[in-house]
Amino acid sequence: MSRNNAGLSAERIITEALRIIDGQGLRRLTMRRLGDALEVEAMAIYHHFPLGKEQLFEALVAYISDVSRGASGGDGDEAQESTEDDGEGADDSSWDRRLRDWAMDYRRALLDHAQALPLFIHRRPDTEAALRTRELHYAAFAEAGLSGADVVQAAAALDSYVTGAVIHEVRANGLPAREPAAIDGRFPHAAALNGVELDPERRFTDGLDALLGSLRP
Amino acid sequence: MSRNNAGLSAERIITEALRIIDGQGLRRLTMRRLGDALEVEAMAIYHHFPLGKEQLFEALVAYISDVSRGASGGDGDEAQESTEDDGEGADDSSWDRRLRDWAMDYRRALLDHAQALPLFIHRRPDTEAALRTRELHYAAFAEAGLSGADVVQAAAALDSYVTGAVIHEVRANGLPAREPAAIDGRFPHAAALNGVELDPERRFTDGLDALLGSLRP
DNA sequence: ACCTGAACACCGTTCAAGT
DNA sequence: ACCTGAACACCGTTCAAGT
Repeated sequence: MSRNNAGLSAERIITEALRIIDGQGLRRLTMRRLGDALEVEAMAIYHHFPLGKEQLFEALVAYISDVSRGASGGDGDEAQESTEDDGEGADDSSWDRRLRDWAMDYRRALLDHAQALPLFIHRRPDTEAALRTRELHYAAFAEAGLSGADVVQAAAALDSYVTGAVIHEVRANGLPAREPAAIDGRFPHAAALNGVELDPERRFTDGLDALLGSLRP
Repeated sequence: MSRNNAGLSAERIITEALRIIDGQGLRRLTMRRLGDALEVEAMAIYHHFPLGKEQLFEALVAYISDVSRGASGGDGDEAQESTEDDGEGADDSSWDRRLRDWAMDYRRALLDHAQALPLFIHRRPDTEAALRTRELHYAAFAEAGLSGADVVQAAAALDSYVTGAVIHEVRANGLPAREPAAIDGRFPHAAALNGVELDPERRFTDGLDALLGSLRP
């Protein structure tokens, strides 16, 4: 029995790491546990990620951010296709529909891997897929009538919006509603509105509509 | 020489932890290093934070979020007062000025401790200061003419905006601009706009103005 | 090329003990 | 009440070695 060639690959490592993160949390993703899950010694991972855990983290951010993945290799457990056009490349829908689709897909990807979100703060994917996404954003805003720095600013606003909305949603889910007892007369508005819940999906699309509307020249 | 009563306190632990995070990064904040910096054994920290590192993390999030701190105890190194009104309590400026001041202060606090930002994603302060902030937001939006769920939605949008904008700013600072070589003809818009930088301060206040304008009924 | 095994310098936390 | 010291069960990573 050769104990070598366990069939390890970067993709297999990434998806297994994501499974651990999603199921047990970011802090429980350790090289040793990841090795166990892959039925391999932890040190084998370093052959595919020579720079260690930091390199794995960057790959995870790039993997999650690549919302357009799914045409070819993925044995992933989630459908990542928008509606029904399977073909890659050119999308002939309107600029705001393209941006809306991207925003919805990206939000879903972030929510599906909410435990990985801390990785996103100080890391940004430097891949061709990320560049494709940037091109998609710029082209759409150019088509909307913007130009120059306005395009960059609009793309930044869109990215900021999705990130901020998702984090707000995640933070809200974490903490249970305050018991009314703790909110006394000094906080009348907070007391009156305590427990008011908003439909997060609707909140997101409403805010998205408002943003895209305000960005059009 | 009694080695006891080293003058440890929750506040001293928090500010020292923040100094380590700001100077060396979140991952280098360890109980042992923190103990060293406080000239105490690491285990002494557990007397003030019996639940360990997670409790310390929560305290850090609450500390940074409390933008109104500074009237009494703080020996902090940063001025956290908005303009010149030292008194606590009632603020008679307009509702949008109050919200704008809070947003600018909160953004500054987050940027000053950008290395601590990953802590914010899955934690929200459950303190009286946090409740005061919520009351401030709700009261301002009520004064603006909103009511009921619209107030909660507006507050959520404001919080999301600041978080998203700060994270975008931090992520943009991290990665150096792509070398133009990597951006070939397939990405014409990305190539044309490569290297376009936006003044982050202006971008933030512009977006803030747009948001507050759109939230008014 | 791809993986193992032992080793090093760390971690967070518990627990009994000191003052 | 407040802090120490030793100990336990982990970490990430290096390095030489196996096939």
